[in-house]
Amino acid sequence: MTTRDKIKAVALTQFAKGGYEGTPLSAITKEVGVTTPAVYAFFGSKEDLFLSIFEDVLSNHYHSVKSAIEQAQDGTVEERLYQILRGAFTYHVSQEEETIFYKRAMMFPPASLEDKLKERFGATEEMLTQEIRALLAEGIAAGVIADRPLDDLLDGFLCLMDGLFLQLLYYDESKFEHKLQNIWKLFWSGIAGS
Amino acid sequence: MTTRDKIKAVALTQFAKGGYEGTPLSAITKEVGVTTPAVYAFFGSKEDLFLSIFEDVLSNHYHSVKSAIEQAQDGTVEERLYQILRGAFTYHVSQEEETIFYKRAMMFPPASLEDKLKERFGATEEMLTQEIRALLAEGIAAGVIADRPLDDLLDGFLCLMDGLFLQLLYYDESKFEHKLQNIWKLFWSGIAGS
Amino acid sequence: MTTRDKIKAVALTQFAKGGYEGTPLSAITKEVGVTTPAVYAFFGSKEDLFLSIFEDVLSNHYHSVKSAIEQAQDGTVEERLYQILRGAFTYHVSQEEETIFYKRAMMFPPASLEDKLKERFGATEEMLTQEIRALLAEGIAAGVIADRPLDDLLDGFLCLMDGLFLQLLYYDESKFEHKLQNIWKLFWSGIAGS
Amino acid sequence: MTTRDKIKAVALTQFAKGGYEGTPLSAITKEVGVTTPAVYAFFGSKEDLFLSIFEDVLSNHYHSVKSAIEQAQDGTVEERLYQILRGAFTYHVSQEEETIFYKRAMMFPPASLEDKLKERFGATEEMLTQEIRALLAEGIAAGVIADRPLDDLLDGFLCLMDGLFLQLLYYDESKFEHKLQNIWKLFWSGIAGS
DNA sequence: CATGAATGAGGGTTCATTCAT
DNA sequence: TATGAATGAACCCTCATTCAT
Repeated sequence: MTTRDKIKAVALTQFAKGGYEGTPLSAITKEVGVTTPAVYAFFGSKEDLFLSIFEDVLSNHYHSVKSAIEQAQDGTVEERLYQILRGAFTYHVSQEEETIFYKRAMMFPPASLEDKLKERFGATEEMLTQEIRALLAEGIAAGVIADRPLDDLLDGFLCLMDGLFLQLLYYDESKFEHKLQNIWKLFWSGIAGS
Repeated sequence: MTTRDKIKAVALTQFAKGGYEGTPLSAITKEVGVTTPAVYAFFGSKEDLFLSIFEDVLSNHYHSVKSAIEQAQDGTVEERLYQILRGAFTYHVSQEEETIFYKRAMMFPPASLEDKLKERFGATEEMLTQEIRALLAEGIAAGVIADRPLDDLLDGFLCLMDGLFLQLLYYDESKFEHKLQNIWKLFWSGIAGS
Repeated sequence: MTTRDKIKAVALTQFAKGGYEGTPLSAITKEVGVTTPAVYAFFGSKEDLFLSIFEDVLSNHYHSVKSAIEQAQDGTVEERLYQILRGAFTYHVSQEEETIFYKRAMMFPPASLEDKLKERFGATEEMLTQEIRALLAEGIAAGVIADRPLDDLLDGFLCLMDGLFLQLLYYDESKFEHKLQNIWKLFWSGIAGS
Repeated sequence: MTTRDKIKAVALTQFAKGGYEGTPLSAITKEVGVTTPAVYAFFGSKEDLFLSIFEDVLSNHYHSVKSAIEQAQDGTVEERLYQILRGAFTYHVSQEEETIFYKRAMMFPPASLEDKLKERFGATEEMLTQEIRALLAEGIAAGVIADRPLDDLLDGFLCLMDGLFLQLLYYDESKFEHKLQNIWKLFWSGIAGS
């Protein structure tokens, strides 16, 4: 593992835990075992380091969601929606720091990077939204989902995902699988067609 | 409004927006129209200022939830649960900065205050949890809520609340009332007894 | 003498000797007997400190030239021109550091301040130029200065001043009075009318 | 052109413009298209690089003055003095950066190199001084220059040169030829014998 | 000959905090 | 109650320099 990668890995962890402003470069480099100016051999600035990690996380997030969607090509609409949810959270659980980094950056971006970040979030979220919307529409057409306005159903699903994410921050992984299943069941009962 | 109160009001806003580490005292005092050391006439330290605000926010949050619960003494279980939800979000919407401060402090507390904060969150959340649990139990007993494990239903409700909160960060107030109603309908469909 | 003034005084000396880039704030504050951040209680930045001194020097320079001109209201044109020259150099010699600071800033301005400085130089130099031009014209009219193009005479005088200044940097004060007289005599011979 | 020469050429320009302290090696190497450590393949240190350029400039300056003197072997004393002046400025104008580098190093040497530089300046300036002194003496003997103390005449001539140099910094080349002629005429009128 | 990685020293600046007033 | 002056610690970043390759 190169120093560059070590810096990124450690920085990811520390930014996730302490936030951008709460994490001095010195804390990162100390853990890597290198002096602070070494960062500047690889990144133009602290902001650049952050953005570089951000791009990775965004990309990973995007691909993990995408692959979860693709792996859920077969099965009923219910199974596929659940696969998406589960896929997202499998990634979240296995890449806990990335997830926290991602959500923190999204919810409370460092002031100086706010614009740049918000812009980039759009695309990824859009993709996920589209896919879910399509699945929900399919469910309605198939009669397995109640015929409500599509946007309402979508809001519900996104609300579910967000809620689950927040709970991820508080509860540990072990209890999570059960929660996921349970909450999904409740939600599906709510949207299922008669 | 006393200087002390002005400082707290401005600090609330700025801490909510920029976080603890991202908000220098100077930014707060500048907006108040006072020099930085003035803070020390009222608060022992930056941490103290933060904690003082935190206590207020916690207390307001607690009371607003409590009063929402109390105002929902009459009516069906469904109505009362919805009132709780609505009460919480009415407060959230009207006190946007307090809400953000609260959630930010909860999700990403400043490292140096983490322990102190987490401890204090417990009680408030506990109270809310108890109340909801009681209502859900009542619903099951009355047969209006499906007879599932109580904790599962509770998890669902809390997930709903968290999800709604996150969406509050992204969407503006105007669209929110509709979302709230809609999502509640989905959720209630999900938990309602046959 | 206030700390602010001490900082300016020491900075003047050090900027004159070492230039802007060659003079760290720490060198200034060390000599003042204060820590480096103290500078920021009085000046917004190193640039601001430099500019503040610059304004003073410019102003002093301007007024010293002006007062030299005013004090040379009586007498022949030759005497008055010489008074201007002498007045300028009396100031230069008595305020050696200011002079060096001034000329250094003019000849080799710090890159980041170049534009701001050049702009400000204009006015002062203009004033001096106008005055000398008027005197030279008067001399021509009176027949004591040869009837050459005014601009040529002016160029000569300015060249004389610049040359004298440069020599000021190399030679010490004691020899300077004699040089001044001598060079003036040569120059006057050159421009005097037949 | 070898890399070594490119580095020197670019460094000359940048040192002239920004001074020693104001010019990081990185700025030089960037313009050359090479990484910073490449400098150390040819020069022991930044100081060495500066001194190496300095030697070249000093040598060029010396030879250009000398050749100007030699080319002015014939003609009247006036013509020969003017040739020296003109030769110096032809060089100055054609090698603007060298000139600025030279004068800057002379007037405001980097603190750490001050002693070394001042020492080396002596010889070159001495040579020029001697030559001019001889010419002036010849002029006096021939009766074309007024019989004043030789040192006074010399001071006048050197003052003229210095003044012209300073004006070179402010005015562009196009106007300069005329200025040179004009100022020389004034000066010659001043020193010419009756 | 030239680079990429890394460093030690230092530079300008910010910030929380203190203290006399 | 509030300020202006001052500080120590820390922060981001730059720079000259070294060294293995």
